[in-house]
Amino acid sequence: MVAEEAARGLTNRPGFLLSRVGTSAQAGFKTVLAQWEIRPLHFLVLMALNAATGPSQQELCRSLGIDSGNMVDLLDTLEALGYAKRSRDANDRRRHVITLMPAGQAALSQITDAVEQFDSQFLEPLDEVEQRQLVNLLAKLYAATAEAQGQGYSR
Amino acid sequence: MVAEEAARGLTNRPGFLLSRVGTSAQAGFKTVLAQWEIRPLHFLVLMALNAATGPSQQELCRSLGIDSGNMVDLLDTLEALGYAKRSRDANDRRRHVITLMPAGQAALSQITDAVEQFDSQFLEPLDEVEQRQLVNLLAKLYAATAEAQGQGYSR
DNA sequence: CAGATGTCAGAGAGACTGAGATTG
DNA sequence: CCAATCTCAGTCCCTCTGACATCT
Repeated sequence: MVAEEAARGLTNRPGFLLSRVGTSAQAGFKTVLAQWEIRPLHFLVLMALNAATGPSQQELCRSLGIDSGNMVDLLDTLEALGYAKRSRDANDRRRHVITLMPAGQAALSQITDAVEQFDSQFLEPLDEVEQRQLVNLLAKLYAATAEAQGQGYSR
Repeated sequence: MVAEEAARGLTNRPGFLLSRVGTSAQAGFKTVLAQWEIRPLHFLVLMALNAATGPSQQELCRSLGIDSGNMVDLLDTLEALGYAKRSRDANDRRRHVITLMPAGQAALSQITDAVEQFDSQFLEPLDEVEQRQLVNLLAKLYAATAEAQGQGYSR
């Protein structure tokens, strides 16, 4: 293979690598979370609920980049599991304030451990310095894309 | 936010970043490719056809990590566009040998330019050194996962 | 016959769109 | 009336599973 072609090869293509490695990570992620009957996005929402205090659905959608139509179903599941609760905002009755329930808190801590274990296993091919580099680089890209979606993100 | 919590924050989570940035890249990708009436996976197949000579469907599936059921549809599209052609392998009549047609060759070169432009725009938040780092790190992870899926990948 | 290859139907997840109801 | 929030129905892409016909 000529040098010029090698430079254009699949495994040197950031877009290709990003989407492939990303979906691969997500697949493993999914397997880990199946144990708690939730999917990757549910975990994301639980994390966000743990970090923020009483966000509305819109706020959750925006901060996580999740579509609002999708969010309805996610919260339905989390409520059914007793992990979260919707309640009307008294000051603005259009909004639903979402709170993390004790059961959700407890589950989250277990799940986080399992996810961390998976993460470190997935990143095992990289040494510690490389792992930090990767997180750092991805965080930059993530920040940029989140910003590019504008303050008025998903709908 | 306490330091311990910050370390567990969403934007420090490799799995989260990988899947989010990955899907974000794929979305932009998709928009670029829509111009040629193809989707990300079609482009991937075209790239592979350009690199290898006369692969079978199975070989394409394995090297790209695409499900064989999916591949049927992808090749149907590429044939309909006149970009690729299936023909029976005379030596083993179970196999379809896939060849890149001149029209596919021509389209691919245009598309590659557009994709490269998109890639560099997507990676714009990173400087050149960081971009090379990222590609290098992702390539390592990709190689590892491809290997983990074993030589007998998708089915 | 067993095994490989390709085709087909359908499930599931996630991103998205468009139409609504309710509230401010 | 207009805008924001949430809900609901349905589409699209990608992944995967299982069944099947064909060929070695």
